[in-house]
Amino acid sequence: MKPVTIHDIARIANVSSATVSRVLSNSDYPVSKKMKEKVQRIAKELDYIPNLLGKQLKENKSMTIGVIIPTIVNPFYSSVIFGIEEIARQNDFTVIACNSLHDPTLEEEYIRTIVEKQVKGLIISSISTDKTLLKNLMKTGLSVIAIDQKIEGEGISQIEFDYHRGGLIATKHLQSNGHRRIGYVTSKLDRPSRRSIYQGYLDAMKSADLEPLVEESNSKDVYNAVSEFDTGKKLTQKMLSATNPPTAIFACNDMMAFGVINELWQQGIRVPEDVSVMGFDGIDFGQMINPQLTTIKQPDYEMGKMACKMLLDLMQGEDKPMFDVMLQPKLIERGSVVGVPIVTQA
Amino acid sequence: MKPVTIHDIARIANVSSATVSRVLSNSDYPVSKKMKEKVQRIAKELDYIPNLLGKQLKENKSMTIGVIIPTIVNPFYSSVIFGIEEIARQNDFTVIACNSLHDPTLEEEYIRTIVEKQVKGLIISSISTDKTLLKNLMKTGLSVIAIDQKIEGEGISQIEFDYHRGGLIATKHLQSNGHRRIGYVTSKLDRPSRRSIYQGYLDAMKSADLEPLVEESNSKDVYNAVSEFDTGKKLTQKMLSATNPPTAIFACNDMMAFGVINELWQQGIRVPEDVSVMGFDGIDFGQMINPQLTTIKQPDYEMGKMACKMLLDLMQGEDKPMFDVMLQPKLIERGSVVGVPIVTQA
DNA sequence: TTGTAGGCGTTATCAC
DNA sequence: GTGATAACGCCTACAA
Repeated sequence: MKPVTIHDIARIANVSSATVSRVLSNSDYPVSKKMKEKVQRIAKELDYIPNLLGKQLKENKSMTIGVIIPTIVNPFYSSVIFGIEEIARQNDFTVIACNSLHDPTLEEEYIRTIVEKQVKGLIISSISTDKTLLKNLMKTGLSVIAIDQKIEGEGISQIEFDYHRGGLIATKHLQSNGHRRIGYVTSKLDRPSRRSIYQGYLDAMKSADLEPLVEESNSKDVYNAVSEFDTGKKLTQKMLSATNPPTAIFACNDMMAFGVINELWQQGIRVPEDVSVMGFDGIDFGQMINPQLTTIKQPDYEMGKMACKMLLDLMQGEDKPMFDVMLQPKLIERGSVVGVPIVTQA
Repeated sequence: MKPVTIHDIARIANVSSATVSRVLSNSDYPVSKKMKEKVQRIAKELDYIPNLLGKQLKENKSMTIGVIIPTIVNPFYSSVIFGIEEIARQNDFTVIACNSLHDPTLEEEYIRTIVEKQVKGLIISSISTDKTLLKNLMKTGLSVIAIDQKIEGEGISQIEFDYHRGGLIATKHLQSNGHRRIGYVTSKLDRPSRRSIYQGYLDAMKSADLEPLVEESNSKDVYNAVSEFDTGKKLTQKMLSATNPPTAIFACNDMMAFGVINELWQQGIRVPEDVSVMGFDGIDFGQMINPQLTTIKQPDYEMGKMACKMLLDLMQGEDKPMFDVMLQPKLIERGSVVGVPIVTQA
């Protein structure tokens, strides 16, 4: 059964398809009242469903935005998407969500596909180091907002997060609780954001005249929560075998911090009584574990909303002004960090 | 700058647009080798990007599937989507993800939108009780797979999960550990799936001649992890104030179970030594808390993959056979359930 | 092997 | 106020 078109309606109503179009698209073009009612009635009777493809082809826009993130399974990114979708919906846009799985090839494939589908706006947490494709597409009219991953020295509007400052704040918080042997566990330092947190840690340690103690995972990027957790456990084991183990451990993300806590408990080391633990991200689950995780909040949901707002602005504006936003970290104090235990204190 | 079309290429190559189309769409229509190479070369030089809208309008298909779920922020659903997207990608489909936020109006709005965008396949965890819209659309060629929420007595292919059996298995597991006073905490019983788990619990208790002990939240449906957690805490408080509090608590989902555990700890009641806790869902975070959560695994990722496979089959097949799948629950034994403590036994 | 021409469903320009 | 008609970019009979 072929779908009903405006021509079908026109035939039945004995009017031209032009009139039908004017009525059904709520054009401000003048149409007599009775004609309008007639068309609307018939459209309803026939269960008319407009074919947006025709409209979009004509108008060269798709009311769709694309979002490319490493993986939706990471609760940080699902919150981001959630925020994006909320703003998109309010503006009658739908969103195509793509998981790049940390794979540059896949990322590029997705970019191509959505551009072919005439998507004119893209929010991306890019994993690829080669931005030439993106920049070329931008020349042809694609609007892009980069989130979460800083794209260095390019003409792309971005929402950054002050990772360096986050690392700094976290470390200083530990220090202000009297900790001097503070370990840092991190996934592979292959992304600018991770390097920034790390640098923040390093700078805080240096300015307090403390010796850094770092464990870095060398496994390639992964894309599920459990492996982050496992990495946290593994790195903690390594760290504990040091000659002078830390009284506080700072993890590069919350999931890894969960692993740290779990490993400590398993070894009979109490958190936070014996060792304090600090996370990074501020995902909701941090308040569901015991002890609740002290962490640095990265505003995921808000970041999504803001990214989408910026993108829609960008797509509308003729002049397309370039602007960046730097979101600030916020310390969330909960139960996993306390003062350094007396017995081990210097 | 107008985008490059096949006509532009045709003009420059001194061939017809038909030939260009045949080359660039990898048609098996015969084209001479040198013509082919020429066209490909020019297409490349001009950075030609096909406009899928034209093709789709012509062929009346969009290579897109829609997914409607309550909220992507729930890790169960993000895993489902993750599975869906994986299969979709392998088949060159992209997915439009929509959060219905437990709002039937929004759900309907999304259904309309994607159908207008000529999406021919939909995977939905429907919240609406009125399925007439869906059924009407199916008559016009929309393929639908219902997941997670049983749609009673309708002609829609679905992937069900045996919630009743899950509730049964969970309760029996508690019983086989010697527990006789087993409490059940649940969100509002306004969805078939929840009622099924509840019924499983009830049946297991009855067949063991035990008295049910139930706390139901009366708050309306919510859509974030933290409120489930809070509900778990609140209901636990209520349950503990009973004259004869339980030695085991079974929660209708993992997030709520986290709340149960948290509240117990906060009241100085040890888990699992004093009270055992059983969850339901099997999200990854269950293994990251302390003690690790014993739970019923609902295969989220696999459900997504299967749903997408079924959908693609359905969309291809001319005859569109109807078939349902019933996924089976699986007990995951971890640390939050142990035998009933001696002192409170009998 | 290549070209011509019509149509997919819509909107917009121009006549009437 | 209404109706032809020509686009939008692509594919595909059919003709050459």
